[in-house]
Amino acid sequence: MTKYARKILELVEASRNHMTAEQIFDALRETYPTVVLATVYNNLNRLWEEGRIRKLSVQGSPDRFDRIARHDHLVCRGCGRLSDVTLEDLTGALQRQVGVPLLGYDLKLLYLCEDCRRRREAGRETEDGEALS
Amino acid sequence: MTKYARKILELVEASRNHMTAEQIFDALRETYPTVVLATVYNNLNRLWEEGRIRKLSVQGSPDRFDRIARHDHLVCRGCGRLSDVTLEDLTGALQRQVGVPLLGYDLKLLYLCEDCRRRREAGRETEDGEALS
DNA sequence: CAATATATTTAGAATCATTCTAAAAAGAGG
DNA sequence: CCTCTTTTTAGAATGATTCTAAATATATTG
Repeated sequence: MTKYARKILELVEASRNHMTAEQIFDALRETYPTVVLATVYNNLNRLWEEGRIRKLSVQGSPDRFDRIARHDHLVCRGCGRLSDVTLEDLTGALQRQVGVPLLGYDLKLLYLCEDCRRRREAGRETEDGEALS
Repeated sequence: MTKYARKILELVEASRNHMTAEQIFDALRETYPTVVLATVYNNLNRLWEEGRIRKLSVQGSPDRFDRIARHDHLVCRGCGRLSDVTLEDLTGALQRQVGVPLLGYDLKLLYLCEDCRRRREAGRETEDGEALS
């Protein structure tokens, strides 16, 4: 593990913010001001291949990186907002159902956040009482 | 619903292949030879916003589109291969745990496909018996 | 039907996250 | 030190997706 890999892993594990490569780059520069974005990508990819970090694809934003520690995600279908939830571990149950050894799983719960729900309500009232055919 | 939206929805629902926008474009051109890629993206996005299709981010390939009908995915961590599995519906259980109304969820099971497992074994034997520190 | 408003399509340029390339630097092991 | 392997670097290239503005099509309503 190089100093960059180590520090990047630390940053990802410490943050609860699902950072993009760019954000990690900025954070990393506070310690290593001369580092380059490509190095961040290199290391993120390596760490990801080794299964030491997760990569999250969020609609309309660059990939985000997350600690591996078991937790799940709540994703707003309106605005894409992403938050953590920790639900019971399903690995056993899932493994039993599929019958192959699992490395893990990735669970996203889709919902509408407060803001988006309100916005949607507002919309309905203003526009009209459209039948939801 | 325009003719394009309708046909694209049909294609996505009929296919079990997690098609990319490009593949959908090709399929659509058999019926409407003059349609343009941007239209495919427009419609896919619209359908997705309306919750009529799913969008899957697969590592190292463009986004893929999938029917909404409940089923989950098995993703190979080695090569990215994606396949369908249908597991029991977790919506109720998850909803109870998080306490907000869910629109649905997206579950990816991570594993190593046969090919990748074999490849990995082969690698180990050839290279050396590296301790997995 | 005509006339206006709204939504969709089109062509092509633009964006921008990510990967690639080849060369330089750093590290590992003898 | 010397050789071999890995990582970093700078910058160009890629490629999926979005954007823009104009053209069409569809819907609405007087």
